[in-house]
Amino acid sequence: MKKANTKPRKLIFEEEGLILLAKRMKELRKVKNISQEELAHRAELTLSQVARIETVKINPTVSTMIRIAKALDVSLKEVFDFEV
Amino acid sequence: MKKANTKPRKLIFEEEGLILLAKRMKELRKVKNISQEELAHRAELTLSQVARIETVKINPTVSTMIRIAKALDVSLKEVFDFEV
DNA sequence: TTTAAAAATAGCACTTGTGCTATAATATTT
DNA sequence: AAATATTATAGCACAAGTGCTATTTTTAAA
Repeated sequence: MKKANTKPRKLIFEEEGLILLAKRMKELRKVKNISQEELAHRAELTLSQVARIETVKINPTVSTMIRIAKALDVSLKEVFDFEV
Repeated sequence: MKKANTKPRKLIFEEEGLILLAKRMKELRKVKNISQEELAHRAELTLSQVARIETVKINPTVSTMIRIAKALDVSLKEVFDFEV
């Protein structure tokens, strides 16, 4: 089916940084070839949370990103390796 | 005066990462030689917020850290340059 | 195309991050 | 030591992150 109506859902702040973070995360996840579900499981987060971060619906906490970095088996530096 | 009673204030999760982040932040701030107040002003955050992060009372959001990185004039990578 | 897997949304409850304002404690300077 | 600057706490209101559960939409596979 097609999208009934575009859900407005406001963007978080003006932060382009969160958009870049989402891209970086998807990128790393692809490289490691693991699904959002798998990542969520490894990071002990929920699937919705992972999806919300990758779709820039929320502004995640540092703890959450630390868990994700560990789950992706990369350093925090690598996760935040993008220019804002 | 001395400290009347030690306020219990629970630590955020188990995250050693937040402790390291606080250290890193203090470190960078010292190098740049700016006070918490100055940093708060530059990052458009409150002084209490900066203090709470450096004393590991809270688990900051990514947006907040992006603002701090910009205010410190360093890359996000540099802010998160520590091993968890 | 049909089926199955993966990703994106949604709503609710609850916790917690943040701003604001004020005060206390500590460190630095004179 | 006294004065000043810096850092650490506190409490309240409000916004927002997270878990949970379920559904819809999109993508990949057969």
